[in-house]
Amino acid sequence: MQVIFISPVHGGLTGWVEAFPKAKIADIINAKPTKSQKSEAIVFWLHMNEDRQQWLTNAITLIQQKYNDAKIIVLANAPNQAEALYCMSLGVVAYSHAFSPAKMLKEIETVITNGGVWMGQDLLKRLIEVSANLAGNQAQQVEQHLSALSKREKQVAIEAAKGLSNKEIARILKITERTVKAHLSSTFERLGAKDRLHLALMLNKK
Amino acid sequence: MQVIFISPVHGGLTGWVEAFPKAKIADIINAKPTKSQKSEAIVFWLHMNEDRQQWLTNAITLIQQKYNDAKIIVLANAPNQAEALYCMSLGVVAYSHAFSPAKMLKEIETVITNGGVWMGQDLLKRLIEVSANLAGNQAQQVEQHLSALSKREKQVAIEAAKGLSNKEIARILKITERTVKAHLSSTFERLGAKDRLHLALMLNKK
DNA sequence: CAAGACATTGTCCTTAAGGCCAATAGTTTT
DNA sequence: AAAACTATTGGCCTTAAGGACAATGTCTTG
Repeated sequence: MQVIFISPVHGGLTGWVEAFPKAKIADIINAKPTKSQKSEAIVFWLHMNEDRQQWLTNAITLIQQKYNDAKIIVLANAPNQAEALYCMSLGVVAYSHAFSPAKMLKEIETVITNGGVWMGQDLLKRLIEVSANLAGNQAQQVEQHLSALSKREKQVAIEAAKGLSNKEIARILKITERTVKAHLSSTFERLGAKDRLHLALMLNKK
Repeated sequence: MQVIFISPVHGGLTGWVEAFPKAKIADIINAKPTKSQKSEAIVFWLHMNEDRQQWLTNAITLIQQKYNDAKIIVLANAPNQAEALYCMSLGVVAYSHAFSPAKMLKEIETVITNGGVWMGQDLLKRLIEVSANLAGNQAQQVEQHLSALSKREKQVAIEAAKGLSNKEIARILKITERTVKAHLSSTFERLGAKDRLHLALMLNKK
C-alpha cells in the first residue's frame, strides 16, 4: 500500500509523520504513485487549510480521476460537520481533525484499509438522526417525548407546538383557557421545557 | 471482553459460532455477564428474526438499561435500511446480515471494540447522500428566509429561534432589550411571522 | 376502600412579549 | 442632495403566558 500525504505545511504534520514515518509527502501537482503495482492500494491524506475549500474540491476530484480506486482521507485544521458531509458525499473515506494524535491516525488507517469508513461520532450520530427522521422515525422520537404525557396533555402540547395560543387550543379542545394552562404547566415540568417555544423545538424535530 | 449471543436458533448461527467459538449463547431472559469484572466490556449480538421487531426493540432497551456500557450488534435474517436506521438510532453499534461469514463478523468485532460503528456501505452511502442533501436544502431554505432580513435582524432572529428571551439576546448582542424588540418586530413583519414561536418554526426546519 | 393519577376550573399576580408613536444618527440609493 | 434603509433607544400600553395556591369530580389500582 502506498501512502501519500498532501499538505501546505512543509514536512507534514507532526502527528501524521509520527504515524507514517516512511510515507511520502507531496504536492498535489506531482503526486504520483511510484510505478504502478497494479493492485496496490493508494491512500491519499489531504491536509486542509481553513481557506482552501476550493482547492480541496479540486484535489479530490483530480485524485479520483487519476486513480479511481484510491482512498482519500481529509484532515481539516478546523473541522466542521457541513464540510465533513460534503467530503463524504464526494467519496472521501475519512474526515478528521488535522491535529489528531498519531494513534488515532493509525486507527483511521486500519479502518479504511479494511474497506471501512471513518468519521467522528458526532457526525455519525447526526447522520443517523437526520436519516432516521427522514425515514419517518421522527414520529417515534416525538412519540417518546409525548409518551411521558397524559392523553389530554399530549393534545394540548401538540397544538401548542404548532404555534397556537392558549385561547385557540381551548376552543379546539372545548375546554377553558385556564385548563389549557394547567395542562401546559405540567407538560413543561414533565418534559423539562421552560416554555412553549422550547416545547415546540422539542416536538418539532431533532 | 465478554461476548453474548442471543438467538432463537438453537446452538447459534454457524458463521457466528465459527468466529467466536468460546462465546456464550443465551436467551435474553437469563443473559447475564459471568460475574462483573467492572471494566470489562460486554458485547451483545442479537440475532433478529423477520417477525420479531417488537422483541428486538425490547431486547435493546432492556440491555441498555441493565448494562449501560454494553455494545449491541444486530444480525438480521432479512436486513433492510429502515430497520438498520432504526437500530442505529437506538444506539446499536453494528447492523449486518445474519448469515455473514465468520471473517466479516470478526471484522465487525474489531471495529466496534475499537469504539467504532459498523454498517454496510450502501446504508452509509445513503446516510451521507440524504444528509448532505437535507443539510444543503435546509440551509438554503433558512437562508432564503434570512436573506430578507438586515444583518442585525438576522442575528436577533436566529437567537430568538433558539428559544432565547429578549433579555438574553440583548445581553449576547450587547444592545438594549428595547432594540431587540425593534428588530424582532420588523423581522415578524418581513417574514410574515406572527410571533417568535412561528419564527422559530420557520427557521428550525423544513 | 383509600391512594394516586388525571381533568377541569378559579383567582391573583408577575413578567415577557409585542404594538404604537417618536427620535437620533449613520449608510446607501436614487 | 433628498429619500430610503438601518441601528439604536425611550416611553407607554395591552395582552398572553405562566406560576402559586386551591378546589372538585372521575377513574384506576393496590
